Amino acid sequence: MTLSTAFMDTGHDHANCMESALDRASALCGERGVRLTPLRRRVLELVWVGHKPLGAYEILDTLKAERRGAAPPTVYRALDFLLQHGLVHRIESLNSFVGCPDPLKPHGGQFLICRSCGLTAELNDHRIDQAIRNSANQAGFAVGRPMIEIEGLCPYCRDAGEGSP
Amino acid sequence: MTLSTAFMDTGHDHANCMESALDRASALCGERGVRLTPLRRRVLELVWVGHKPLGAYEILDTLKAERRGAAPPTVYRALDFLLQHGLVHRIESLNSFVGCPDPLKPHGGQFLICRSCGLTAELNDHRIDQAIRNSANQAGFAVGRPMIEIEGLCPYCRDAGEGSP
DNA sequence: CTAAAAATGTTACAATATAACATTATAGAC
DNA sequence: GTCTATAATGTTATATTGTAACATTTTTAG
Repeated sequence: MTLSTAFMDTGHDHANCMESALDRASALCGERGVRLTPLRRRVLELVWVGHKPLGAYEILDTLKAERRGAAPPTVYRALDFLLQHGLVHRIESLNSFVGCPDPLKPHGGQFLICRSCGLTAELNDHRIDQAIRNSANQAGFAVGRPMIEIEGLCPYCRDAGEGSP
Repeated sequence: MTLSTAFMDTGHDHANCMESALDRASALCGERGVRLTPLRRRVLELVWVGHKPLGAYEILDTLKAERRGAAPPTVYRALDFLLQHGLVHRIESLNSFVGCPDPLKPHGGQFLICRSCGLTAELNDHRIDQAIRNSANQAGFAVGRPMIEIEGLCPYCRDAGEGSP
């Protein structure tokens, strides 16, 4: 089977991946007339350090080493801003945050989350969305924001036999 | 449009609904040789008081009035048991718990959650599940437990114009 | 330059969840 | 029935996650 681009190749150029995410964020904020301040940019950078969701207090630990007086509101306010502008997603099942590779169109997230290594990929499959809307409509429900978090094994851990050793 | 059975009719016989849920739970525990103790049964009952997710500390508040020395572990342990046996689901986006109407076959939940009144319905639409598995397979991901929580408006609140007054 | 607004700093605390160990209740062996 | 191992619950303390409220600083707009 051919892998889609959902999961990053293990050896992908992450420096470039991260830089382009920050550039997109910068452009988006410019267009919207909102400010990607150094703090917000730094928090976004930290979230993009890996393709793995990061907890607010993990981010805080790093910030504390860099800024005097970083405290929970410091990071939660930055995250609120980034969430509002679709630059990060919150992973509800992990109380964690992950960078959004495509912040332009607002969307509830479809996430594949590896239970072994934490690697997380964001899908945006219209067929899933459509299946959900069909089913919700049948129930008379007006869909707002669908959230999909699928726990399982990423291609690398699956092939390594993780999860059933 | 005809409503499916996903959302309870406003006037449904909830006493019966709840009683049958408890009976199913009792039978299931009997078959599995595990004990639905008075405490566990009571917690399940509380979760079934409505078709709305309930927080652990809301349950605890009620328990405290009934048992001397009820504490967080009291309710979390009961909930762990109920979760393990599929008798309740955890709603990740609300840090809350809701009774499962069909505990026999294990399944990740598909939930429609009303942002206005909290009413929650559990779907189990094979087409949604299939769409997810197709997409995940394409990404080389081994699906474990899919979790779907869809925020929106239930039929009653939607018709009442809630959410856009 | 100055006033208003936005962002951040700071302190305190709320809400959710778990660890660790003591005690009580239950089931099964005998 | 009694004893013992196991399961369940009680109890205390604490960890983790997230917010409220107000002070200060920075930025923008006039």
